[in-house]
Amino acid sequence: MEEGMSGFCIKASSVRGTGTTSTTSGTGTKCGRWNPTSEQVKVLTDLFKSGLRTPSTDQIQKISTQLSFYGKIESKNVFYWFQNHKARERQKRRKVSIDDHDHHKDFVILREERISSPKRYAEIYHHHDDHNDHDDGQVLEPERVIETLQLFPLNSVGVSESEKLRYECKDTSAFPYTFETEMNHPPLDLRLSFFTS
Amino acid sequence: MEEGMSGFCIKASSVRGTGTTSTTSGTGTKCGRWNPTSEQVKVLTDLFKSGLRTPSTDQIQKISTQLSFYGKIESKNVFYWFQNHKARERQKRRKVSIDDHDHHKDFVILREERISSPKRYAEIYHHHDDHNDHDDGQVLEPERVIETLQLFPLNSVGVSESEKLRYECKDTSAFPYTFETEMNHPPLDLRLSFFTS
DNA sequence: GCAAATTAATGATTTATTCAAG
DNA sequence: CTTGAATAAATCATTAATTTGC
Repeated sequence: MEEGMSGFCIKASSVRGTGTTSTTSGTGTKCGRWNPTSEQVKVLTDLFKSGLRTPSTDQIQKISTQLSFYGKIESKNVFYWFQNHKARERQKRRKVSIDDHDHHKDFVILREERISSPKRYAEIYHHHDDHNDHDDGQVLEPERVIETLQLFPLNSVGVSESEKLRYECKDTSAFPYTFETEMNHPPLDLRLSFFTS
Repeated sequence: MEEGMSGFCIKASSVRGTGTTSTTSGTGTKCGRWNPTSEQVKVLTDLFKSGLRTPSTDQIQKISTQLSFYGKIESKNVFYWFQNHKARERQKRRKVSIDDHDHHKDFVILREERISSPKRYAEIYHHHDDHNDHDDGQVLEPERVIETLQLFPLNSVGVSESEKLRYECKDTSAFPYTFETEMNHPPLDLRLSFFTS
């Protein structure tokens, strides 16, 4: 599978070039990957800052054409650049906002009383209300295993073998809050956690 | 953030009485809205990924019961979570398309082994025949120049012709990085350089 | 100063989702 | 329920920075 790049470097736009290409190394037009000039990066960044995130074909074409003025470039490079930049910006943002860890605890106070359901919810589900306010852990009425399976059909448990092992461990302990550093994987195997029977 | 959140916390306040001040701001954060733990979100997300969209009453009941193991939760929270998540996923998709001025994607990435050409993307021009059957008058872009403006809305256009001359010089010299300590403004005026047609 | 070795950035691919037609 | 379009996430791979020893 991991075949090494069939030589598509051949296509390497020899058109532009004259060994100009990029950057210091002097290694001229390597068939390798695009190496943007600072002007190109500047323009792309400006466009991104202006709100452009996933340019259309036409836009890519135009951008590419314009940027070719500053050096070798292909439209796919523009395409990829926006993909990567968008993804990595988001990623960066995500990392920053990972500190929000103090949920719960505060509001765990005394709001156990049943709140009259909002209209819509009540309309649809007036038949039953929440009775799961008991936080004493095991409270599950044995019902029908089958439904549980329906409910968590596939990998919803997102647990690999290792997780299952962890589940075994957690089995006895009352509270598995021993979760790892982050949100590694909640120790929860819903497939059979219901019915102790 | 905005989070419309009908203020059903008010109803709850009738019982709680702990300074139900309901947090002036209207955000109602303090009034005790559900604040899911990462484990809860994980499970819900997994369920969603597994294909669950609108859980039935029973399912909600069970999910809620399970998730109460990780923290405070009510069945209505589960109900709303699914509703919101579904809606926002859809919304997100829509928004991305529109927000990016992303009218029509003729841009596809040919992947896999199918294509003889190297594994990269290829452009496909749908060549949509302009049905100008805009029933509501303003369908979309009047193409042409306007699109260019859309494309470079802000300051990315702040350039003069002189810069272009500079490019000429660069042609021979390895790199014109010399100018402008950093990259003050890339010599580029995209506004009208495009459409020769 | 300079290169080999190592690390950090980032370009390019692959994989897994999502919604929506059919 | 299946499939197509279009990502976004995750991953791979290569180039640039940098460190290090000489």
